Order: sequence, then C-alpha cells, then structure tokens
Amino acid sequence: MREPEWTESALALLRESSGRSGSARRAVVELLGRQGCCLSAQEIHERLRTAGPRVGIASVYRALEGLDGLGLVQKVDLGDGVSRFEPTHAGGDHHHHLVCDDCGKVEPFEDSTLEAAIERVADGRGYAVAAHDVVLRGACEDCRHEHS
Amino acid sequence: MREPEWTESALALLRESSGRSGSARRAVVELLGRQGCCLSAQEIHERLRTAGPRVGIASVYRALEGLDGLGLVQKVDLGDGVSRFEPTHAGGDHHHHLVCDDCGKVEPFEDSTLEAAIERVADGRGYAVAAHDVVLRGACEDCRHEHS
DNA sequence: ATACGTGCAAAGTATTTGCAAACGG
DNA sequence: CCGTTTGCAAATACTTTGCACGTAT
Repeated sequence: MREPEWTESALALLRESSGRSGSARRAVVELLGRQGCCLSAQEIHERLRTAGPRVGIASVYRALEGLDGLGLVQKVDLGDGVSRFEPTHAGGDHHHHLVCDDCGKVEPFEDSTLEAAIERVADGRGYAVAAHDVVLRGACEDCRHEHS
Repeated sequence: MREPEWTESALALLRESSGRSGSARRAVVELLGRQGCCLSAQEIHERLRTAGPRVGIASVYRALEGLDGLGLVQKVDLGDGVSRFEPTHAGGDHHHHLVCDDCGKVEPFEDSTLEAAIERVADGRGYAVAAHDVVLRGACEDCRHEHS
C-alpha cells in the first residue's frame, strides 16, 4: 500500500507552514513517501547520499523534527536506541511493529482490539493520549524453524 | 507493592550463575529491589554515588546487562532514547507505562484485554514473542487541568 | 534583499569496551 | 593465589547545535 499522495500533502503542508521549500526536506519527504515502513535518520541519510545529492545528516534530523511537529511522521522506537520515522497514514490506519530478535526483520501489524484496549486504559486514567507505541519482540516464523 | 524477595532471589541467582558476588552488582540489585518502577542506568548510578559507594557507570551497565540476561530485569524503552530497567515481578504480573509529555511523570498500568490482544496477534503471525512494550504518551490528568 | 534552509564541523549524551588494580572464594 | 569484577578513561554511536553560506521568495 504505497501512498504517493502522502508525499504531496506533506510537501504542501511543509511549504505552507514555513513559506519555503528547501531541497533537503523535499528529498527526505520523497524518500519517506516511497517507503512502506519505518526508517532511521541514518538510513535515510545513507540512501539520500547514495542517490546523489549532498545532503547533511543534520538536515535529515531537522526535516524529521519538522515533519514530526506537523504530525506528518510518527517517531517509532523499536528499543535499540535508534529513532525511526514513518509517514502517518491519513486514514488513521495505525500500525505497530513486530521485531525479530534473530534476523532483525521488522514487520507492521494492526489490531483493532488492541487499539480499543489502549483507548480504554487511557480514558480510565484520565489521560489524553497523543501517541502510543507497541513493540513485540521475539523470533519470527522463519527464524523459529531454523531453531537457532 | 514492594518485593524484598526479588532482591534476595536476584542476588542468589547472580551468585549462582558466576560463582562470585561483587559489590557493584549487589548495590544495583538492592537499589532496584527497593524501587517500584523503572530507572535508567544513569539514575541508578547517580543514586548509588549519592548513597556513598564509589561505583562506576560501566559496572552499572554491566550489572544490568547480566540481570537482563538472566531475565531478572526487564528493559523498558519509553521513547526518549534512554534505556530504563525494572525488576521482573515473579508472579508474571506484567505492566506497561503511561508517560506524561508535560511533566515527565511515568506511571504503570496493566490490562488483561491488551495482553490478550497482543498474544493473539503474535500467534496469528507465527511469532514467538519473547517481550513486548506498550508505551502511551500524552497529557496526564493533572497536566490537562493546567491546560498548559 | 532578506530571511530561512542547508551543510559541515564541533559539541553533547548515552552506552560500550580496554585494561590495570582490587577483591572474593 | 587465580580468575572475576570493578572503576576509570577512552572509544563509539546517535543526535543536537553553532555558524557561515546558499537559495527561494
């Protein structure tokens, strides 16, 4: 499920919010729009460099910070001390992550029961929850069969 | 709900697994056993220094690594790039965290529906889930009323 | 022309590793 | 005594910040 539309609306919002365009931001947005799942700042930087343009790591972080502030990307923490980012999908379709400890694979999932449970907990505690992360770590099906 | 028993069984298991005692490890275990909720390595280090003994930060990390390996502590990532640790409670009572973005307060919660949903997702995907984290971020009840 | 965006380099923070000395058994 | 653990210091990794320059409007 790719979302070229995200790229466009993100670029539009970004320009609107600051009155400027900027090549680094655009490059980051276009890369993120093409990705399905989360990427770290370092991964983004590396891919952009490979692709050609001389973009600085600081600009990647600044672009991500701006996008996060506008609610266009979501910061995802998979527990390895590295922040990852992914586009927030417009439809509110909201996913979390399964991480394989053996092969490092990351895959998304969504589950409405889980979301409902989270909402109920937050309400019960009087919290206005702005964001939530769920990370499941373990052995994926492939790695289990190799009984590492 | 304090668990002085955790302190003892942790010290016992630790000694058993390496045939040694070690003052730094003991200090870390005793401090963790007294805490209700998660602490970062830096916080542990700071408190131990304040308390007197000249314990090195590296030893704190090594102690936590060992405890994690034995399953005696659980690493908790609240999304700020800092690893926190808390004793795993024997009874398998398992909690997650609500973090207030305004005041930084962290409070635990547990919810069986949520746990069930997680288990169902993992099973459906063929994952053997070894650990999972759920972090809810937002404004706590107090901070909401101060409408910061 | 003017401010904002960018890239580089330096600083900051959390964590890990190398190593000699201290210590427990 | 011997090997593990410890504390210090240096190294690493990620992220942030300062600053001069480029660039879009």
